Amino acid sequence: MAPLGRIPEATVARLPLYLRGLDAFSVGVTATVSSDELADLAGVNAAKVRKDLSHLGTYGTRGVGYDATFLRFQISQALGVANVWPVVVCGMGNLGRALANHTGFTDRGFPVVAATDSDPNKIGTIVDGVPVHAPGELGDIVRRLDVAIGVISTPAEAAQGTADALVAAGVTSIMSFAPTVLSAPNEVEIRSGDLATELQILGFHLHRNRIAGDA
Amino acid sequence: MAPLGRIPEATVARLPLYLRGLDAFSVGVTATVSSDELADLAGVNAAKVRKDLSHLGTYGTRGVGYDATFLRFQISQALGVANVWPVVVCGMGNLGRALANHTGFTDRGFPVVAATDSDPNKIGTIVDGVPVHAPGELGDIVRRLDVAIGVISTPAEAAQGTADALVAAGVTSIMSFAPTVLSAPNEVEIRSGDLATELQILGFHLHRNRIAGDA
DNA sequence: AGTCTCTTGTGAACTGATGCACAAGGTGTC
DNA sequence: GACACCTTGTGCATCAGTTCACAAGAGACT
Repeated sequence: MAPLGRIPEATVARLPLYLRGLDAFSVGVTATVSSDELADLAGVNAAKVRKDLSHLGTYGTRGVGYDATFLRFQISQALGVANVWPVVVCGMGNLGRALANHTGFTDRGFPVVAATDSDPNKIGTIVDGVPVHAPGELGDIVRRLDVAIGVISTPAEAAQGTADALVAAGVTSIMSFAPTVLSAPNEVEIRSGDLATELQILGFHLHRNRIAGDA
Repeated sequence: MAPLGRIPEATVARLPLYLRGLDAFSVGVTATVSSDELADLAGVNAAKVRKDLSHLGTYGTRGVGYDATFLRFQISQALGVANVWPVVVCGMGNLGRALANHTGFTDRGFPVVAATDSDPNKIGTIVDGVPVHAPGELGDIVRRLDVAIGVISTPAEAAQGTADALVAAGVTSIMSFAPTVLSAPNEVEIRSGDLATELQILGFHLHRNRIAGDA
């Protein structure tokens, strides 16, 4: 019923999965997709799919399912996929280089337009098509290239300073891989993806199971 | 009160942050840390810190705080940090190479002991100290090197097959960066970290704010 | 000892998310 | 048109997680 009411955060996090599922589905012959099928494709259950989609004001047809093409359009609309959000990668170490060269970003509307690094040997070079600048130029880069998202892949020590520079330049969306907590004004959206932390969570369950198994 | 009761998943996900915070804190002069300080270090609020720690059966001293050293020991204990969990990286593309070479893994008890890739030119080589094998050898590798965690950084098409091979070899913990849903038996713990999905969530908020701003 | 100050540990209210189960509303067939 | 069948949309119960707020306990100072 709600054409564009507030969409719960948990739903937002699943929308990209549905979109991904629909892309994999388009090979199918039928033009409609049921909540059950979509649930399989996204790895969730059907009730959740239906409730999520209801938040978009999306309507399927009872007894039939959802029009796959239209549904994809609706979700794309909600996610703002039509927009292209230029990205700057800060810190061109191992991870930074991989991210700058990650085709998945560009493919989904997040072109990496520039990078920064503090290493003088890297500054001024072009890595995989991405020009590397000095950290001090961050403000200029953001304004000149209309950067919307900053990715932080610096060492932990440099992360907060980098975040500050991004915020000062007007960036309001940051994805950080640095193993540290970043502080920023409330209106800045920060997502943290520290990889070692993820493994530690896996490690917890391994540890627990091992104890249980030995007991 | 619960010395080793069931720890809520949300709490488990924060334990690594507390540990990280304590490491940054050890520079401090005082040997005790209050829930307030720890909250700052981990980027959460103090009430959450106290409730989380209560699940560990950890006790601080009222009026004083927590003994930093002992607290670190307790959290390490709960997370099983003392264990070393060998990791295999499947798919040595840009991302895979970065992961295999990621010092943050080894530093925290997750040494990358082997990798696989389907490219014949890579098989048999050693990249940054990590030997690259054919995907078919995965079972052998896991058994021989006692691998506990599989990291999937293959293209989406190869991800499910890789996951199947890992499961067949006895791996019960998988971290996947492939943009696809993986199916596996219930007892296998899968964490998904598709990077483009993360950016799309940021994109949603950017999109929403832009609409709000224009309105 | 008594009092003051500080910080923990936790009961209880609240918020958000999940999942069930079923009525409502379509399609197709006879 | 009526009936059988299917899948959506959603009210409701449930569950997990968060936050509040405060009593209880520990140290410090006189």
